[in-house]
Amino acid sequence: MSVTLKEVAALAGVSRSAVSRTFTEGASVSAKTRRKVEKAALELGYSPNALASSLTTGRTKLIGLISNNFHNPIFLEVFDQFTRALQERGLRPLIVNLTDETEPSNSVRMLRQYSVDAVIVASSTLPPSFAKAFHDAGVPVVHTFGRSATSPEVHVVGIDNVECGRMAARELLSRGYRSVGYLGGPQNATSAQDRYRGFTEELGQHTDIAVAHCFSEAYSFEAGRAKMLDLLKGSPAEAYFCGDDILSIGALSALSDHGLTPGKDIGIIGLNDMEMSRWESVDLTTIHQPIKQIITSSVDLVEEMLKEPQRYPEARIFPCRVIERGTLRPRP
Amino acid sequence: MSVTLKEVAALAGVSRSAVSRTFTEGASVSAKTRRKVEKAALELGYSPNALASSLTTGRTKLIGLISNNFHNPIFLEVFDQFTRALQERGLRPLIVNLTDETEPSNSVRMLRQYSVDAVIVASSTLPPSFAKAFHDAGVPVVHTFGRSATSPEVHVVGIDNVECGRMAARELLSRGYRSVGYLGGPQNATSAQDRYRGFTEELGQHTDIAVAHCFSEAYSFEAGRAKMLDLLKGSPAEAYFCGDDILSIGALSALSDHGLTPGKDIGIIGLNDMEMSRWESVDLTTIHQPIKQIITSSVDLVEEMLKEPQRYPEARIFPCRVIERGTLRPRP
DNA sequence: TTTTCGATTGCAACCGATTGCAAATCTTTT
DNA sequence: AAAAGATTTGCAATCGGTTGCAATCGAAAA
Repeated sequence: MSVTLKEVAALAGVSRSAVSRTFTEGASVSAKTRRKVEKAALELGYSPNALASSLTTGRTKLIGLISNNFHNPIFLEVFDQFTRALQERGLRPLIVNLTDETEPSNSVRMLRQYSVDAVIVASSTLPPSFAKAFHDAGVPVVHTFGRSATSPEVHVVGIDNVECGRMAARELLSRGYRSVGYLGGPQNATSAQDRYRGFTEELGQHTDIAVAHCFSEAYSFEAGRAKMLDLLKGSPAEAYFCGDDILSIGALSALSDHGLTPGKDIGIIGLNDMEMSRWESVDLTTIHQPIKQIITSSVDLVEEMLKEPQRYPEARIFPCRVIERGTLRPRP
Repeated sequence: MSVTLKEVAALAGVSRSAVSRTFTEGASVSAKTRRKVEKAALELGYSPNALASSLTTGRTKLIGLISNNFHNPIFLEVFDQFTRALQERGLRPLIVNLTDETEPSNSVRMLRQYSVDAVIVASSTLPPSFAKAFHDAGVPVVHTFGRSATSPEVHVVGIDNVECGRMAARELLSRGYRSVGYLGGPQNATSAQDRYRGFTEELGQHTDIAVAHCFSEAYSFEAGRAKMLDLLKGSPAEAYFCGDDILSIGALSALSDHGLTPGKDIGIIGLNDMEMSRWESVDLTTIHQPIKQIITSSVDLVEEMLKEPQRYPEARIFPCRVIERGTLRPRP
């Protein structure tokens, strides 16, 4: 079907090595043979078989990109960034959509079968042990949006979720709210746990403030909406820190059902600052997570691990900041 | 680094062929040797190198999944479905994010270098010639969301966009609107063109109805919002058919800026029926596009092409239907 | 017990590349 | 013009598997 090295060599009247060398950076070929080879290659429409060469070089440039987060719109941005960043560096993303049905260990095996050079785990709702499984299998791995404290063996890129919880708490305090709540993501997500911890730790110093909390089923609109509808059945707090913008937007929808105006009747602060939060109709006050920097850095790290596989693991943590919009009441 | 066939053979005390055969479906191996091999493989943690075997078998199970649509939230649903459907069949998605900077021909070359078994082009904003480039290069290709009329050589799966335009027109007529408009996607998208054609053809029979149209810059919230803000500067129509839900949602945001209530002051009907359209705060009347069926069918088709590469091209068209929600006024 | 025949097995070539090494070629230097 | 040194080149082995073919095995048939 496709043209091979051998045919090009035959047409150009040189050895197969010569052809191989003209297509590998920095190999020793004279200008003359290179010209001959390039002419023949062009004529036949040859381009080297990346997989065949991976056999001898041991490099496929394939990077496993694993996530289980296909219901939070922020992840469209995440995939956009990841695929671009990888492509720009000549790496190819091999996607794994980890659903509840798929056995995680299968994906480890599968990615090894395809000899991926490295793996990026993009999720905070997967257990640290998952990323570690790749490390144990000898595959370089970066856990983006992971938690460093419980994954000392693995490279982690993300934010300080505890600090974000604190930041949200301080922001609510500065607005003079007297009773506040945390509406978090799924309880097994490290991000949800850490944000909770920071939030309550910060508020622990203020004994006059009432603090409530709950965890939703997932990082999704529906889950956020359902949880807020629940809360509205009882006596809700004056303001909520939602553990993700999509939860916030679900919560906002619930508020609107009850005829409540966010920022006036009930305060909401989210986390992520996704595109949708900027929409005029949403106008969500939120904590900006620097997605782009996180992803660029993750891919940088992947590249560096390719050069130096035994690299000592590190955590790259990016600071977040509050973006003020319309869903919290003004400072007193 | 990783365990090879040879080592397993050595440990099991059999030939390399025997090992290979125990791992290939339907090969001739006795129960006894199979047992020995499996024991040795387990002990060493062996799993076959998919890429090495692809060299001789000519099959990689890699499927190129190409899109340029990373800003329309519906595509998160699309990627979710595609990746799952492919995984379920043991196929691996190799993603290509086609941005404006990337030369399309590069992606053709790249996917050939990785010997993908087939390619799925998932976009209506790419020219038919793009999908054809793969066909010409001898790579089986399915154009999902493509247009069959101008791509007779290529398999197409999608909807009848002209008919959708008609459907939207009929729906608006049935609500008694006397002046209507089409707010379409980018003019170079075949979907935008076809929807426009159906819409105006249907309305051509009603000379008493005023018809306007425009095309937006992209299938995105911002583009829809910007276009509707423009329209509101002049004298807008009574109702609009927006060529995609995300355009509709952008348009709704513009209406709300002007204090206009959708369904009351101005009617909006979208197309896609994405998750967000069901949100109570959006409540968009729209034409449902059966994404799940389209994608399942696309992947089915891919599988069939793997068996029969020279398969005669076909177009698989799925019917759409109007989903009534709150952004059109009631029938008179 | 020998013959026959189908099932199993191993040999060796091959898939499409890369690469160490020694031979061949081209430049310089003397 | 010959020797020394620097480049290029091709041979052949290798990467991790698959597979056609001939040899071997085992069990049923004679």
